[in-house]
Amino acid sequence: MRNSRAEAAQSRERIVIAAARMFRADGIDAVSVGDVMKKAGMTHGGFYKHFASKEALVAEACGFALRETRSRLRIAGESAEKGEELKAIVDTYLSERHVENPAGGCALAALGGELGRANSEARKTLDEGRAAFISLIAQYWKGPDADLSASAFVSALVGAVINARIAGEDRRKVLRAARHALHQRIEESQRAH
Amino acid sequence: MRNSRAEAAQSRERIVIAAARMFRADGIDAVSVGDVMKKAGMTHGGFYKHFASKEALVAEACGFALRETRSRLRIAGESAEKGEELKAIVDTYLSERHVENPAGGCALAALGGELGRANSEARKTLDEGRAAFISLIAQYWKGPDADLSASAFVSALVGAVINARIAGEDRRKVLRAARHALHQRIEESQRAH
Amino acid sequence: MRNSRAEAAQSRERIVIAAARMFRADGIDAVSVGDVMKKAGMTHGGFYKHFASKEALVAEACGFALRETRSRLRIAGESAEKGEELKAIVDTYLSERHVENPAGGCALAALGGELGRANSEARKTLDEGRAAFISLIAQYWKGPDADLSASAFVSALVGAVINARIAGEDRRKVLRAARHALHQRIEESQRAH
Amino acid sequence: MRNSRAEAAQSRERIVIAAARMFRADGIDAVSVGDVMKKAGMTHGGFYKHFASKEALVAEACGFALRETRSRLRIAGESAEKGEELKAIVDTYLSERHVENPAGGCALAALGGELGRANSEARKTLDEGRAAFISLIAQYWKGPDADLSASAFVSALVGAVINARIAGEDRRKVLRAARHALHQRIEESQRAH
DNA sequence: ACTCTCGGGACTTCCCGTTCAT
DNA sequence: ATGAACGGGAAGTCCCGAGAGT
Repeated sequence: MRNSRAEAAQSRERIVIAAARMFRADGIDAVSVGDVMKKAGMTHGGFYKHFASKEALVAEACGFALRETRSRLRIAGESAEKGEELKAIVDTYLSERHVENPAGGCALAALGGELGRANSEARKTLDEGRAAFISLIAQYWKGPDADLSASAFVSALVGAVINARIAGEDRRKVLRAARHALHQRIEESQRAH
Repeated sequence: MRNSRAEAAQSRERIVIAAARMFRADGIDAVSVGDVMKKAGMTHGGFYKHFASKEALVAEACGFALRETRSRLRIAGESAEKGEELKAIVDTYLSERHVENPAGGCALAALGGELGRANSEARKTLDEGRAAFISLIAQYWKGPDADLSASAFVSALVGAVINARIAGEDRRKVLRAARHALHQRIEESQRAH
Repeated sequence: MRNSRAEAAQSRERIVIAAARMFRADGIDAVSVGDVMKKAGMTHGGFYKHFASKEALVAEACGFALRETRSRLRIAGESAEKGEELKAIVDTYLSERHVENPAGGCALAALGGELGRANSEARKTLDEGRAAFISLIAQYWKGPDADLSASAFVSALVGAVINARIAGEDRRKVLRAARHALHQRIEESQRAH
Repeated sequence: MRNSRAEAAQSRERIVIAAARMFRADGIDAVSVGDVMKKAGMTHGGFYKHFASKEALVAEACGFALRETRSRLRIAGESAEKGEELKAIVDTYLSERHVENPAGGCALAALGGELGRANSEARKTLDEGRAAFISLIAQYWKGPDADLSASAFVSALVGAVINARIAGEDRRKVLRAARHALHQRIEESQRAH
């Protein structure tokens, strides 16, 4: 029943992982501390030994989710052929798989709406993730104002996934449109330099 | 009798208006039926004479909010000088005012995240609003594939507002970047035709 | 989900009945408010609309249990042949069935130990039940000092059931011994008058 | 080394003594391992060096308590004048002192209710105490079926103390009634032989 | 032997959606 | 239309048994 220090650390990690998935899938308010703990294989009584509050967990889960997504996108970029990195990132982000599996997807798209409202710790975490996302894009961008362009790029990516999720059956059309527009922009910028 | 019916209709409208503002400002879960009714100048007991459930109100409030926003954007387009219509719409949508006042802003940006999850009536309403938003843009678009381009355009708009709200202090940078990118796209398309 | 006043009263009664059974079966500390509510077909959230605290429920459940048992014993007495009433009551109380089914049995035997400690409302309720139990016996008792004799009688009954439950396999012997002794006492008192 | 082992044994004994008093006074569930250890002059960390579990302590504490009570009753019997032994035991057991001081009293009366429910080690210990109690009585009993009579006798004793504790203010009446009845039984049995 | 930690679970408070009763 | 009621469910606090770590 009781655990050594190492096992407790594992418990904590299981909680964060479960939370990161569940919050993205169902929203923060719809997921209770008890739900998360159950998925992590515990009861909700011990939660407050690991986190000061639900809010603290939200922040940490967001951080985890953002790192996860960033790492996936970075790999997509690095695995692509030279000159195709950005397109690979776009295609990964704007995939049906991403739209249909928010649990493993980008926290900006899944939780940006609700976290943009309050000035919580989680909002700051999300904002850091956003900045890092922009950096990731900017490093592949040709031309001046890479950061500005990358910022607009990220906005377009996030907005497309959100709109695709709203679109229901038409989600493929939304994704295709966004992919097309972003590919064009990439090509133009590459042509220009 | 006729009077009371008219009054009831007015009550109903007040409820919808209050709900539309509050949901966009604080999110659906954070706003209770009682909160809405209080803001509408009633007590929460009578709510269910007007609506079958909170969900029904959510759907209706979304519809109202979307019509409101669309109308504002349409006016922005119509008031602009010839050839500047799209830019006017973009500048209206991507204004600080919009970002800082979700209560009167676009429901796609405010509620798209949470409503994209469940397949509710409200999600369908939001989707219709999205389609109408695209039409509004497409009607000003030059060139083929107006719908496709407009869809990507809307994604970029919505994503920028959401990201700006996440960004906190940096929201102006986010808006500027998006505005810049979209203006460029508009000009290119106009140049091409 | 919501209920009319009559249904709420039924809910309340279901709670009391479930509690009366569970407390007697497993003890007060071993049964949580949530357990009771689950057995009553509800969740534990609504409990405090019906009772001020768990303690209040304990008192009420005891009262219910005692009335139930008293009524059963009264019927046993009334159904017996003339002059056999007390023996019938004894045999009902000191049956294997009673020992093996504390959930439907006498609250004095099941909860007397733990409730005798604190001066709770439930203890007072139990005490009233004890007094009523004595009256029930006394009304059949021949001779002077009926109340005194009945009090000793009740002590012997309660003690026998408790001891039988402790005895495990030997419970039949304990019951037989107590039955024998009490039958003798009844006969002596009848002979004497 | 030898010293420390002796000290450990003393610690263990202090724990058992404290536990035996506290469990009888407040019930098993209401007394935590920490409470017991504090009363024994230690912190609760070392508990599990002495006992495998709280349950094991309960069993041992019951054994201790029962031996203690038995010894007291045996002395009461042995100190009495010839022919008065049983009455002396009865009067000792059915004293106000006993009723008001469960901490030093009979474990059957104090814990019989809660331990009669589960089939724990402690229940078996209690059962052995019960058998020994019966033997103690039987050895003074005149006439055939001494064991049977003694069993009923013990039931009456235990039941009277439990009822007296329930009775609150009326505890004296309960005790007097039981004493009276048992004295009569003793006299009858003595007259008969 | 002591201190600290972990996980379990209970109680209570609060609030929400929904409906009843007026 | 009001206000109270009912049932659901969450957050948080507290404490317990058990064990780890020093």
